[in-house]
Amino acid sequence: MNTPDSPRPVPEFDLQTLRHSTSHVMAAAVLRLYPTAKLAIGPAIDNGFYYDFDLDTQLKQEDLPAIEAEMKKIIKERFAFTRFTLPRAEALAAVADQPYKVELINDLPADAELSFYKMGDFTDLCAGPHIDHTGRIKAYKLLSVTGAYWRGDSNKKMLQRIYGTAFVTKDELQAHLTALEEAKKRDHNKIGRELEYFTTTEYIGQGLPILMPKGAKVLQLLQRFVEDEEERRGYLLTKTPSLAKRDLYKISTHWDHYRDGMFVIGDAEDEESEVFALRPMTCPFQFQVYLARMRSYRDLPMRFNETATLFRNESSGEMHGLIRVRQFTLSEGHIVCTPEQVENEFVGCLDLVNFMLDTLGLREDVTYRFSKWDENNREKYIGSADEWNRTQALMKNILDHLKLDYVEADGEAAFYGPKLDIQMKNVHGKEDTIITIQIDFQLAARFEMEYVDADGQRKHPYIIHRSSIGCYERTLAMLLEKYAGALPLWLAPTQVAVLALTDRHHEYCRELTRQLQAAGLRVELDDRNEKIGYKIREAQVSKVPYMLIVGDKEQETNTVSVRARDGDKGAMTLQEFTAMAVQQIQNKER
RNA sequence: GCUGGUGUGGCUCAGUCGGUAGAGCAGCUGAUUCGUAAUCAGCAGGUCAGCGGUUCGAAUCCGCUCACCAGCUCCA
Repeated sequence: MNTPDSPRPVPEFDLQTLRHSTSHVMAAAVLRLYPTAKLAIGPAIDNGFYYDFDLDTQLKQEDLPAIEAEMKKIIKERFAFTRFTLPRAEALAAVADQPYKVELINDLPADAELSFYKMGDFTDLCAGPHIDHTGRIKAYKLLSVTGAYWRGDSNKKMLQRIYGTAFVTKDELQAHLTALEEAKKRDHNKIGRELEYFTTTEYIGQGLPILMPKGAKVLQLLQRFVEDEEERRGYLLTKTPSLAKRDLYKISTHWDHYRDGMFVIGDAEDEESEVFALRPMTCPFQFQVYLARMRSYRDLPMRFNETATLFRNESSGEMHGLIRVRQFTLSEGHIVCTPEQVENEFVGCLDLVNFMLDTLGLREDVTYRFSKWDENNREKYIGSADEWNRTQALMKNILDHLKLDYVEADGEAAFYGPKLDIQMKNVHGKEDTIITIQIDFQLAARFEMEYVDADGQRKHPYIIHRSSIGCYERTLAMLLEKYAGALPLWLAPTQVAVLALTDRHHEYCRELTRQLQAAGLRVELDDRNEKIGYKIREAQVSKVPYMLIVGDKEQETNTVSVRARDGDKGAMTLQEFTAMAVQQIQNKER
């Protein structure tokens, strides 16, 4: 604790530097305890740091306290961090017994400065910067040990990664650890199951969640909302099959790019027989609608939308709650337009997305990512460098016109074009794409989609692949985490819980419930065996927007006592309550 | 797919050295009718994820499979 006599020193380093230095201290401690350890890399990251090791023994969570204790000794020594550089030959000699460091040096450009940091008897190849001495480290904690591939390449060796975090003060550290615990309580995978939004069974299989009545209700509400809004914005609803012959996927090249990720029906190796595959995306199905007859430039833009169930055979370790699953429902759509219309249509897509995010209350939680191709990894993409550069410039231009705050990411594009990805983090801090808008300059030609332009020439249109609210299951997961299960009134599976204080009030409550339902509200009255609503558990009640309490007082005065999630609203008539609730639902209040 | 962890009634968990399963909550029955979750009494509920092996004997030991969790890789 800080006292007036020992004011908290203003550190001349930032948190990232402190954490990076702490990772060095951890590496030194590991090396003391496991002298044969080979070191990989140990950067600071959001909220902490990690270091990757190649060890003979498998570390366990139980081994972390010993490492922390060893770190404490190093910190007590107040070792200085001193920087020095070496010529390449000497640098290589210095790390001769550290193969991963040798590889790192060999991959650095010939003219790169090779800097090292020495701290006690521990020296590490490192660009820095660092704190002045280990005594600065006051508050740290090792969190977990997991596997991680060397250089993030699944073909390379899996190393052992220790995650940790560090803060300037112990209070800040404790606050962070508490926040991590709190975040876990919002985990959709926990509360979604507890509150019975979804479940899984081993007999149905991995990545195949079962949406229970509450989950199914929310998805239905979202779907109606999306389809209605899209209709207002000029979209044409389609409903296309859930599977197709592989020939379709061969044209789109999905068969080449993602065959392992598709559920194939039939012998995929047999080129003679008829083979089907469940659809992993909607594009070529919806394209068939466009292709049904000759199109004119006067028809464009054509905006197609569909609530599409998709199937992807994700690898076993990749499934996660409702966020990553093998069957999911996407608010999918494709806009076919002329080159001149691309910008307007793209802006319209983003406006729709932002409208959705605003309505759901997620706008402040997302970031925008401009996902580009990787020109060094061309086999992942179709089309020429020229076409890629042109289309990416087109999208960047649109984004800059919009003054959108975005980050650029290489190698994150779809194989047919660049994307604007709307990213959101889950409670574990892991980021996922929840919504995407993509510009495709390739598939129209592959599917021979054309329009007759004003000059009488047949031309290939641009196609915008877009979602408006994303994958319904994933969006539900994010909503559950955002609201800790207490969804906004308009989305709540149960909007009103009616609580009869005694059996005397029970009949009256049934009548109230009937009236509320007639007004379109979703009501729950716990009336099993004529028992009183008292039994509605607090754990559930706290998630329900409104609870109506009815006892003698209310029945005599023809009122209900209204308790909202944020406090008591007092007594009012049922009509007053209903009018208020219906208004709030119409406004989609949060 | 890879690394590690987990898997006991609907839920949360206990089960010592292998001797053949226990609690609370939920459920059901009855009593209670109580102003904002856990009133009282009783009842019922488990092939200890599944399969195979070791053993006289396995929830406990070994192997395989399945599912769940965290991380890595992947994500049209």
